[in-house]
Amino acid sequence: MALQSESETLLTPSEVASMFRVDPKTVTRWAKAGKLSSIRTLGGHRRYRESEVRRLLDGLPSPRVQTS
Amino acid sequence: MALQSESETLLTPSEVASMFRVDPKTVTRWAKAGKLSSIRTLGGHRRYRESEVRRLLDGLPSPRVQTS
DNA sequence: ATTAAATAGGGTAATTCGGGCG
DNA sequence: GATGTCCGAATTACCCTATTTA
Repeated sequence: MALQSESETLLTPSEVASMFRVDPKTVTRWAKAGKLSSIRTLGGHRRYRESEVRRLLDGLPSPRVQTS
Repeated sequence: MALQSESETLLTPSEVASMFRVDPKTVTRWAKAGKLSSIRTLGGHRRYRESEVRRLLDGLPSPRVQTS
């Protein structure tokens, strides 16, 4: 089976930033640090996988308060 | 002589744009800049090779026969 | 042949990149 | 160590109309 890199919905830096309530620059730093995988346009701009972002948003390691 | 027995799937500008999450015009700019090879219809519209687009999407380097 | 959608052009805002600073 | 901001340069997005495609 081939990789289905096409069917994956991609998000722009500003979109991810809005979802996390952070500056787009911060998202860029996460990508640099390898905390978030990114796809590059031919011009060098980053795109992020929606599924990964959503996974991080939903299933984030809770602040050790309650996980249910 | 290499026979093109394998049908090379061609993609429209909007299809490529969707894959990269960019505007179709941006794909056109990539073609103009030589970052992406394009095939022209008789009316002047551009078509792109799926194999090349996939290669670029996966972040693989230039079309190299040998990947050291 | 006619309609509707997509693309090619060109021009101008808006994002993003990268580095460095606080 | 992590985030936000300022800067300049580069890339991308949106506006229009005419032509091509389906």
